[in-house]
Amino acid sequence: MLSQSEENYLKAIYTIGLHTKKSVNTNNIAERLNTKASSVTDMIKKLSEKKLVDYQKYKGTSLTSEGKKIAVKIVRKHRLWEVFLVKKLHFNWDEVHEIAEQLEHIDSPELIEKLDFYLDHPTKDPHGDPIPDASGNIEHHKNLMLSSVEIDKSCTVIGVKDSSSAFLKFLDTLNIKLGSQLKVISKEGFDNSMVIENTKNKNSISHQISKNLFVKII
Amino acid sequence: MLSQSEENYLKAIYTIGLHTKKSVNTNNIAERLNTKASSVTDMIKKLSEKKLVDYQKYKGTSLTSEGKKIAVKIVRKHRLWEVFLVKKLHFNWDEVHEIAEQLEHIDSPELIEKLDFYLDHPTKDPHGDPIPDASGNIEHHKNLMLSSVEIDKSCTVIGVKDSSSAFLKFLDTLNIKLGSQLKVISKEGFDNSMVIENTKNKNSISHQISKNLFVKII
DNA sequence: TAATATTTTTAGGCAAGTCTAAATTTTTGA
DNA sequence: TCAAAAATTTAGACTTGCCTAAAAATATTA
Repeated sequence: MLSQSEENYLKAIYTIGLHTKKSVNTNNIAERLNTKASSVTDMIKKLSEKKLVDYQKYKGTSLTSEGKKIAVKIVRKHRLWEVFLVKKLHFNWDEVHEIAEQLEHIDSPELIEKLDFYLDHPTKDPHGDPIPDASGNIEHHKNLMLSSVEIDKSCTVIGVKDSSSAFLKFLDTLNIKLGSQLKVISKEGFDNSMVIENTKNKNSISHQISKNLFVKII
Repeated sequence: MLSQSEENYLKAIYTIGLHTKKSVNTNNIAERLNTKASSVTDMIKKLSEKKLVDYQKYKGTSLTSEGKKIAVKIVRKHRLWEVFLVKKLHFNWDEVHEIAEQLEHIDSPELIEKLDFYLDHPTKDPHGDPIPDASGNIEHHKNLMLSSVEIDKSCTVIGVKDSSSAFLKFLDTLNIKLGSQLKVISKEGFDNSMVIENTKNKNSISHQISKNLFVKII
């Protein structure tokens, strides 16, 4: 059994690793976990002894296949719980992350499989992120940002890159949710803002926003 | 915020205290928490400093009203989660205790109130134990044991005293569940076993069993 | 490429929660 | 009542996970 702390490190290494390809830096982990680099070094040594990460001094870290397996399980648990919280308990999508951070450490494989069944085997969490299946397979695909969509093209919102509560709440005020169909009306070269048409409204949205929305061209 | 360990101590003191009236012994707590008396002393001192228990060296412990409030909240969480596991995820009643032991430490008041609503404000957990309401009120009532029921009287099973997996599984094999209507056919003075009539069958059950079943005379 | 800046690791320490062994207090029963 | 037994506490130690400060390695850039 791993401690919550160990699990958090594995998840952090996994998540950072998704975007970087190369091995993961000590400082990046420290920043993500709100801790200090020296603490990270300590923990990495421990995980290395347990054969969950590959580690060479000063050279960064990466997950072993065993470590990755565990990390993916935690991601699966986190996202299934988020679905539960939104779909069944009717939390808003900006309220579930912190609670799922706790729930993801509950240790009971039967619980997770029953939850998965109860939720009808969801494949996406409330922010559009893919949910690994029971074997640990996960689809990574969404990659087109709204900011890259050409003028006059229409698209569907399929995910958010930033899932901070502040960002999600702001999307709520714009009435943008997963599945929203947006048409790009114009783009402003100066600040990269764009005007988009939602159901009925037109809104100007900043680059900050548009580069955090994953879309699929219709 | 209290640690899981602190919460476990409060819950243990609460639970033991329900049956004893007097203050709670160090050894009792140690036994219930599978720890050593010296560890208990350490923790009690800490809880005492936090004004969650009243403590005098060598004289035992009891919860302050603040400590009791917290303990009852944990009990509420534990039992609501058990209802969720049985009613929604279809766990058997002997499988939920350990998982609820983990879930009871999840810290989110909104989560618990939404869960309570989702479950339709249950008042009993799957073992017949009362669930404290949101204000911390809890009904203590069940106290008649099957072993005390007279011959020829009928009763309804309303709770189990021992909710170990082994006991519950054994009840399953006897087809005894909450709500089962039992009639006492005979009693054997020698070993205090009794013959009872369930729906269709008659079974001889030991004193061990009958003194762990809470019933209500019909 | 050599000095500087950045990153990472090491060394030493701290708090929480646990343990064993020994000391102390309370309880029991002859 | 008073000695033995039982319960409880104290003392000292260990592990986990974190920290700060200093040292070491690596990366940057003039």
